[in-house]
Amino acid sequence: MKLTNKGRYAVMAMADLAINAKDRPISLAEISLRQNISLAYLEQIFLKLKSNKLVRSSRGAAGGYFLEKPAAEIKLSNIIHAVDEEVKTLNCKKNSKRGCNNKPIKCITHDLWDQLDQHINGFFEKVKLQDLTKTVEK
Amino acid sequence: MKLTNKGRYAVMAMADLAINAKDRPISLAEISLRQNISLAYLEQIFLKLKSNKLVRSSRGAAGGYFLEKPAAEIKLSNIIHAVDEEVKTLNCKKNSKRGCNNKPIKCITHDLWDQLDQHINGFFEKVKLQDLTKTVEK
DNA sequence: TTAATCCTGACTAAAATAGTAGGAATTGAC
DNA sequence: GTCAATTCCTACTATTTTAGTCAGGATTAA
Repeated sequence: MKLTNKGRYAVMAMADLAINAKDRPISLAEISLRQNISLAYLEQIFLKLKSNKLVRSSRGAAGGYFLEKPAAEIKLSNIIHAVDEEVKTLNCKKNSKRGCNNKPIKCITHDLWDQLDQHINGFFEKVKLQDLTKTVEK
Repeated sequence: MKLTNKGRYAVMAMADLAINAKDRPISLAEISLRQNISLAYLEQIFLKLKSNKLVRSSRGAAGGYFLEKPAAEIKLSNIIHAVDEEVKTLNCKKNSKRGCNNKPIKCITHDLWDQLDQHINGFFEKVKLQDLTKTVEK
């Protein structure tokens, strides 16, 4: 399963934007300070957030980032997906034939892990970025 | 988050036991064949399952393993916990003071990740080993 | 013009995962 | 009583992933 610091940092940074980027772009340096994440690492993360159209950038001096959409419209799953590529626990060796582990039938836990995936993804589908800003308002 | 092949293998092996270890102990060699997991790796896994009192062993020739308790009484969380130690996504750097990342307050996503942990653990709490054997009866 | 900032790819250290290897202890089967 | 099957146990190792760092280029507001 992929659910690491990078994904968590991405959510933190996006929440930071949601709270602070009201009328001016927020620089990564600011976020780095506030959230205690290295600047260079943030740059990597925002590259992916941008290519997934979750943030909009303004280059040059006094530049920074905005959210591309209202916080109410951004699902956490969008963010996680953008930086971690997938939230999948299932790790059966896939073959040409349907089935796992070179066997013609699905392994015992195949469906279980599928369900878990849905369970976790469902969680991130339900929560919006805005939900995070409510309790931690600036 | 810790939710890897080892945990999945453990669940698979336990399900295999639940299905097959009715009146005789099942050797790891058998499970290895059926579930396509290396014998040496299974040994490692069963060491932990045993010390967590999830299986009972019978040594010597024609030996093997039984479930320690009825499949209906074994929660998947017990199994995962036994081999993976924890199902926790939360990765805030903890300090003496409550709070994350050397800050006096909790990081924005702290509660969120806590909730996710509960969400996932809840899933494994609900499902019993027996539930797995129903659809995949021998 | 220059300083701040984003943009990009390549590199790296540390940790975790997914095993392997080798042998010792036990005991049922013959 | 021997032997073969099996559990038990510890240590080692290759691979992959994570969590960054680094170096430099491109853009633009002040």
